[in-house]
Amino acid sequence: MTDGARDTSVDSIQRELTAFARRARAAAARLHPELPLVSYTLLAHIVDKQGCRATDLAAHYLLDKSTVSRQVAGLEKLGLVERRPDPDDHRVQVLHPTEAGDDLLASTQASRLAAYQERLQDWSAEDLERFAAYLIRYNAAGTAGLPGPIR
Amino acid sequence: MTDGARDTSVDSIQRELTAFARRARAAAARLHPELPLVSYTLLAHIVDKQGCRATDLAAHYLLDKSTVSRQVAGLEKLGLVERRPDPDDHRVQVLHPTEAGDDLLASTQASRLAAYQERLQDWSAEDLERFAAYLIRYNAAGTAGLPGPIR
DNA sequence: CCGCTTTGGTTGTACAGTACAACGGTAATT
DNA sequence: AATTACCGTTGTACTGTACAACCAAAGCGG
Repeated sequence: MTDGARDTSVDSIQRELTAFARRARAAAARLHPELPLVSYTLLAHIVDKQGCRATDLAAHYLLDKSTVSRQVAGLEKLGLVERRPDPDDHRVQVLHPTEAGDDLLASTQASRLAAYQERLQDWSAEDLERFAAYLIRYNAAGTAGLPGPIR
Repeated sequence: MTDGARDTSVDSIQRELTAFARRARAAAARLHPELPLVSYTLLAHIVDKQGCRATDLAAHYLLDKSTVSRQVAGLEKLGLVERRPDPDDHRVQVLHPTEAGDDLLASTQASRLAAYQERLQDWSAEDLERFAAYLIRYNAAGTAGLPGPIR
């Protein structure tokens, strides 16, 4: 393969990922008006990594800690997560889903998964596996070397 | 491969694409503070499809026409696009990039591409090609069957 | 030709998500 | 003990977005 073909692939990846990002919010909003994309993502992380801290969320999603603070406050107000004081370090809040949070996430994930299943129904299992692996690899590369503040 | 493995792949795809969407804006903002993701996307479309109309943009990106109206107004104020009246249909605005818009997009695309090149430098050409093909295939499936308004 | 419907776009308004800055409280280090 | 580093909250401002109401221009049926 030539270098030009390599450039073409990278360009396509760039374009398609951008297009996806552009549409993701609208699609998520249509799929789950009751739980916005961001809240959904954070809740999923909290359920997955129970006992995580707000700082972890900020680092993982490239969000400012103030944003996380407000988002988590919102989830708490909705009764979906609990913020517990950490007895070992009084600065830290340990985050846990409530039962309602677990339930809501489960149903949300189920319908999201169903939507993806439908969209991907024509794909072979091998293609799905490889596509998943590529995405994981791509995203894993992105957590290192974070640049500084935007402005 | 079992059905369970298939589900796992779909679940990973869902998770990773969501994570990507979550980070895209922040990454774009860091890469190009002067041209936000949305403006960039719309400008790229206008350059690509010269003479397109605001309605086309709204349909393609699942945006409300008011959003497009304001975004395009912003691009015009920045001197990056022109809105020309259509002599055949006086309701329509025909959109064209200015020279400055062309130039800015070119340099923006160049540095975006460079960022992706760096991120993907360890990938083989074959992997890049396949990843690109998967993304194109995935996105192509998504343009059909748009649901109604959010609220 | 004249009202009715459709279509393209703008403006008013409201809200979510986000960032940065400044701060208060706690822990770690020196 | 003093200083530094870290975690989180609050104040403030801005962008992107949606929906609704509106205007103006086309298109259409009588």
